[in-house]
Amino acid sequence: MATTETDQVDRRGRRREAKQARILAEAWALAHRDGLAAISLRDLADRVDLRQPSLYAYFDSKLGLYDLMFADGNHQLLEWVMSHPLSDDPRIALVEFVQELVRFSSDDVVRHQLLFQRTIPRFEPSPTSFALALEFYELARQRLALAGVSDPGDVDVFSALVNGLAHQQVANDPGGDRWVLLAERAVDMFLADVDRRRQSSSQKGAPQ
Amino acid sequence: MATTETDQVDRRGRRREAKQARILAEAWALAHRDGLAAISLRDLADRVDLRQPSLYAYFDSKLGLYDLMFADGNHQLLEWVMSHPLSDDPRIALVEFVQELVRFSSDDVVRHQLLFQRTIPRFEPSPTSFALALEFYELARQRLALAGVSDPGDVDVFSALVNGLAHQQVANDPGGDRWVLLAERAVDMFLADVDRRRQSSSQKGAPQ
DNA sequence: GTCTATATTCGGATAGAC
DNA sequence: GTCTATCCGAATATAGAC
Repeated sequence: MATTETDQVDRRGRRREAKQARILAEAWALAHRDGLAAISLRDLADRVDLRQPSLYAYFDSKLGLYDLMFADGNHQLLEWVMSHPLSDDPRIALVEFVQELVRFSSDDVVRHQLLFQRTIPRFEPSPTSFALALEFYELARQRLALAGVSDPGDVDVFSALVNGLAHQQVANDPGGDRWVLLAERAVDMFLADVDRRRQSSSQKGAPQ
Repeated sequence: MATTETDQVDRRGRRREAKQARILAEAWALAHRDGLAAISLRDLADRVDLRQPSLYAYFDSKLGLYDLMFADGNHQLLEWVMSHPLSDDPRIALVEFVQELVRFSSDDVVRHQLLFQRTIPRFEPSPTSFALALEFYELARQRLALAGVSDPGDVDVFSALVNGLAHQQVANDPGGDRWVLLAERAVDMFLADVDRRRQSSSQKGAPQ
């Protein structure tokens, strides 16, 4: 069978993708070692067996590298959440969702930093990368809806709660589970409050 | 009256302190403009009418500058909290405390970043500076105790909640008050949960 | 404490050949 | 896409005079 033109394209595309994956992996490794802001393109090139200028075939600038990492981190997040089974019990499902998120953050501090904290001076995700972040927010919205939560104020409180747990876990007990273990309690606290507010508001404005 | 030696020392000490205060103020201004990690000692020297090497009379290294800023930020935090009246009603006092903290963070994103997020690669506060941070945590502990909260787990949940509100405020509505307005609701949610847990645990283990 | 002068290193980015 | 060669700018930090 003769080699067609599309075969060629596929093969080259694969090689390129593989190289890009390697670049990303080593970029994360460097970020762990030196800090996210201190990644050097020279070090990165060394680790992937390229000369430093050759990296520019994969991104336009250093901020472009951060954009690739941002997209990669969001892919990891989506995959992480979707790789876990979804319990039938809405309460348990929400508890496990929160636990997954806190673990995800504590598993990789710099990834948490890039995805959820704005710490790199002039970096803003490109529309394509940001779409992945939105995809996650939509997924989270659906998970909350399954537990009967859809009020915007409720969603804001929930997001603060999860973010706070993740942040405390990352900042004060990196690699541990001190705040992971509080996830169930936090969710119960939250759901009880949602119920409580629903009841008191239905008392006031029920007949209408 | 003759000029004594201690007068001289005081005067020089004051001049030095004034200069240091100016350096700090301009360092914050630069952090706002360029990002915390991107402060340049050249720019800083320009702004305080010094040559760049002269800054080394005030700190040993760039990390030393961050340490000064860290201490300064914690001073601001303590002063901010203590400048507000403390309500007699423990619930209201706690609500206002949380509002103050969220406002403090949203008032200055980079200060929040330096104080509560570990974002500068090799920076760790010196013992002296860190003591100020501990002073704040002790103050927060006392405020919680006034509301009847002292269980370590409760404190952990509370810290996550406040940190989460502050972070969401800073990240998603900088300068606004979307999450500040949720402080009261969050505190009520939290206190209700503390009560609820206290009751259920006193049922189980009351006689002893 | 502040200066001038300078060392030194390192960074990202470009030009142009292959 | 990858290379060599190089540019240029920026950074922190030090030496030594005043």
